[in-house]
Amino acid sequence: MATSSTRPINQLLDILGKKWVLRILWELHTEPCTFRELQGRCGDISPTMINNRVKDLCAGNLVEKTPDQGYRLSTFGKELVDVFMPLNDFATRWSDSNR
Amino acid sequence: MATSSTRPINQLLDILGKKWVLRILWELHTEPCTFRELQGRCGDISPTMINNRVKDLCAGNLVEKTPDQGYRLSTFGKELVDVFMPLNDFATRWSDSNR
DNA sequence: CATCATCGCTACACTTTTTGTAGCAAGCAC
DNA sequence: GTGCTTGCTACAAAAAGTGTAGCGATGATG
Repeated sequence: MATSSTRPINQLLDILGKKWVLRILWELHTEPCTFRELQGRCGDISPTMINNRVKDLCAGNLVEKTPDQGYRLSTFGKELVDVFMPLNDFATRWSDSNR
Repeated sequence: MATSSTRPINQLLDILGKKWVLRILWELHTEPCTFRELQGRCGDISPTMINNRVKDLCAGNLVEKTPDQGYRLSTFGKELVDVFMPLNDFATRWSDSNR
């Protein structure tokens, strides 16, 4: 298969390109939450997926477990989502013009 | 299956979350290019994938065909990539701290 | 004109990823 | 104890992605 380059940006894009990763980061940004709550916020995707993605994200130091079994963004995770925040405004404009 | 919300941000995240989409946008940002060149820049992924993703992106008005058969970012596409240009710096810092 | 290379792109069989459901073990409430 | 909810796993089916071969169109070369 096509191996990803070793450029940091591509390693990052590899993680972010997996399904549900962006959504999970986005939902966790609002506030930390439990496993089932996260699942609910993502539109009831399967627990398998939540669990896999959350593992990926923890491995990448973007998300971490809270002492009480929930999940929250790590410092890196927060920083990352901050970079993405302007995406919200963009999405609205983009969506408006696409009808 | 879990249906995506109708929030614009989620529609956008749906597209961006598909494999290779972020990478393709990123590679096209450098400069417009032909089909095969794009394929090469993405690490020789399959033509099937390039073609599907490029179709998705064109449908979403983020990429467009040039008169001479190549591809380039649309106005929206450029704007979108600009939003996450800072990702590059972030990726470097993040990658450095992950060793 | 014939040949050859290259292009965008498709067909298709194969592998990997994602999905959805069922449910287990652990914790708390009563 | 019984009953609830929690984080999370198992697993089979479905969907998405991969890799290779190659087609028709185009342009260059002889």
